[in-house]
Amino acid sequence: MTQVPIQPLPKRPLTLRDVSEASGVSEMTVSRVLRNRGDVSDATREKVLTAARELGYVPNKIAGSLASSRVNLVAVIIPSLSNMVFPEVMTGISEILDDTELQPVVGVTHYKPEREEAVLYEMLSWRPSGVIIAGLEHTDAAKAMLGAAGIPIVEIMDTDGSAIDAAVGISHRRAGRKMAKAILDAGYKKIGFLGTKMPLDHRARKRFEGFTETLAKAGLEVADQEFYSGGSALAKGREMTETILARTPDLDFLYYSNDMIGAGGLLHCLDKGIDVPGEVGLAGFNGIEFLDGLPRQLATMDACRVEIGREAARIIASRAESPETGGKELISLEPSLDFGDTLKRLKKL
Amino acid sequence: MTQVPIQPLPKRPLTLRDVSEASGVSEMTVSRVLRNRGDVSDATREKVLTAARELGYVPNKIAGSLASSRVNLVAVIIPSLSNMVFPEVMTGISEILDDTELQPVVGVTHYKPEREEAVLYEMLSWRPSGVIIAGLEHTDAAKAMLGAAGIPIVEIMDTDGSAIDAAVGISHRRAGRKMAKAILDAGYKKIGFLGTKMPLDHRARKRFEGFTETLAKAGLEVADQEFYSGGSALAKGREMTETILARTPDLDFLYYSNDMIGAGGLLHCLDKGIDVPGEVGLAGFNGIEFLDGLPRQLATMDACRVEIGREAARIIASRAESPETGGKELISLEPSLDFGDTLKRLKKL
DNA sequence: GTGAAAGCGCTAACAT
DNA sequence: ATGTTAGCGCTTTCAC
Repeated sequence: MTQVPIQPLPKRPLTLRDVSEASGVSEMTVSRVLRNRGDVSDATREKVLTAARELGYVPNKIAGSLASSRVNLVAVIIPSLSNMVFPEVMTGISEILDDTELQPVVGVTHYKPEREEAVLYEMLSWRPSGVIIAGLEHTDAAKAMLGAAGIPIVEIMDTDGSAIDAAVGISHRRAGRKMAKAILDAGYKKIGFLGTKMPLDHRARKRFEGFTETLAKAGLEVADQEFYSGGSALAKGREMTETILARTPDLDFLYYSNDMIGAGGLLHCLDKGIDVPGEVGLAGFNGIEFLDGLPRQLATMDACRVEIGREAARIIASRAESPETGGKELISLEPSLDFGDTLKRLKKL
Repeated sequence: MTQVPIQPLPKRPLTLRDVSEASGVSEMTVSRVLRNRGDVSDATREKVLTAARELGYVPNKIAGSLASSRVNLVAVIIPSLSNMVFPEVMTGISEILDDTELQPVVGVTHYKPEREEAVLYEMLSWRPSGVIIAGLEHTDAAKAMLGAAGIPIVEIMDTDGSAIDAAVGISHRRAGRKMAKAILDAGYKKIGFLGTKMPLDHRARKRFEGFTETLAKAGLEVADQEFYSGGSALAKGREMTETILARTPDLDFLYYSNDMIGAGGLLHCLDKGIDVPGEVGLAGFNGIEFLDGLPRQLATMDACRVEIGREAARIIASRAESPETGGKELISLEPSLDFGDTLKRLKKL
């Protein structure tokens, strides 16, 4: 039995005063009722609620926030929505914030530092209760804004570098090293790398650095590489795999910078009747759930996305409750390696 | 040469007054400079800009919006982010809004009417310049709020029903009919349907209704159906396909309510050596780009997602510029059928 | 070209 | 349990 407003299309937006007049209760008490604050008699409460519902009153948070200097918004700044990684981080964030007064507000940077700076400026101008922002690399101006904002800042996804305030993520260098070690342990020797042509994806870069570093310690280097940008990742993965194998036919392992192109590579190999993981081993990065269901399970490394979102939100929420609590948390999660069906488990001795 | 604030961690957030005092210019003029309004001498402008930069001042939009009663936010309310459909709609929206002062703010409902109502209420309380909301089905309270908000409202994705204000989308009933016609024209007779167990996904429901309606006109009905919820869509698509074909082995066509489960079905059929589209034809819905690269191209229907986002944003933007312009736009886009490799083209003649 | 005064719609802090 | 008074940090409006 939802009440429909009696006023059809009010020219002037309704204010507390309108509810006050309609109910014959002071603005202050109306405000109290609407926020469940302080003691209000049941009779008064009823009157107010009824009036508000009949008018179709929606409180004005702009005015409320200005008066109380409290804003229940958490700015979440991420590079992309189409990556599937970030929606998962959002899932973790929402999961935690849903139990609080706080609300996430998303801004997207498209991996561009200048966009990040602009989005951050815009969001900070709404005086949010906290900021969750992807990565540790920001322009000087962005760092300055974050440092001066006077609110909790959590940098997520990455822990290789120094945080402004708190940070939650994995070490992508370590993830790269770990994967390299698993590949070497399995006895692969001639390793190709396939990734995105994105100098500004610092996390992919760090994984690559960790990867080559461990290979170098074993006296190896990446035997060939191939990059792409844009387009359907699955299709690109196929193409790139075909290209790199044509150019360097004796590669025995292909390391992909994400699971989607890895899956494309896997499909290509299966098409061509290549023995995976015997003739060529494959691995990606991210553990994306919807790839379950492919003919084989791609070896991958879980980036702990949902958990990162949860932890970041927890930090913001707890600081919002007790401002002086906890300083400079730094949570580094351990990415787990999934061998799937495309990476041999043979120990090197 | 980005300037870094001189004050390291100000306890009290900076205000216009701080900039005013630091620059020796009145608050009013500082405000003018920061908003590029009115005539200000170059000398004054320089002074102000320098002071603002050195302090690291970020304007307070809460106060600004309250004073000007203008908010450059557009509320975008969608059921899910993990669907890949909605990120694409967002792409279209951002594309248009990037050229304006307007900023999208996303709220997610998880297909729950009560969440939609809550999210809408929350968003309206920020007095946005417009609302873009998925679907035509809302609770009475939500409809009342939308009707009374006094701002442009664009309902997107669906045109089967009546809009509150403006609407942009496709007719899902028509899409279902169109697909059914193509399947019948190709000569398939024993048709199975596979979809989500989601009574609240009205668009999937309408497609199904249109689909069965056209089958009925040809004296046919859906021979078997199978539903799922949760989990990896690709894997679920495989499972469901196996199940339905085991139960009803003589099905000659499988219509999936989305491309992801359709792709799973395709992979299953290829695995089992089923001749597609000879023995069994397959079709999905949505034309999701990243499925390019599968062994075969799944027949599908494009839901015009990016274009829907663009049109919706255009309506909001144009109304924001000239409030009294254009009433009740209703844009119905035509979904295009892609036969791919899994639906025969044979005309029944 | 610049400034002073008066709110925007709420809520904190006191009354009562 | 309810009402009154002052702002919150800006922008609008009107002076100069």
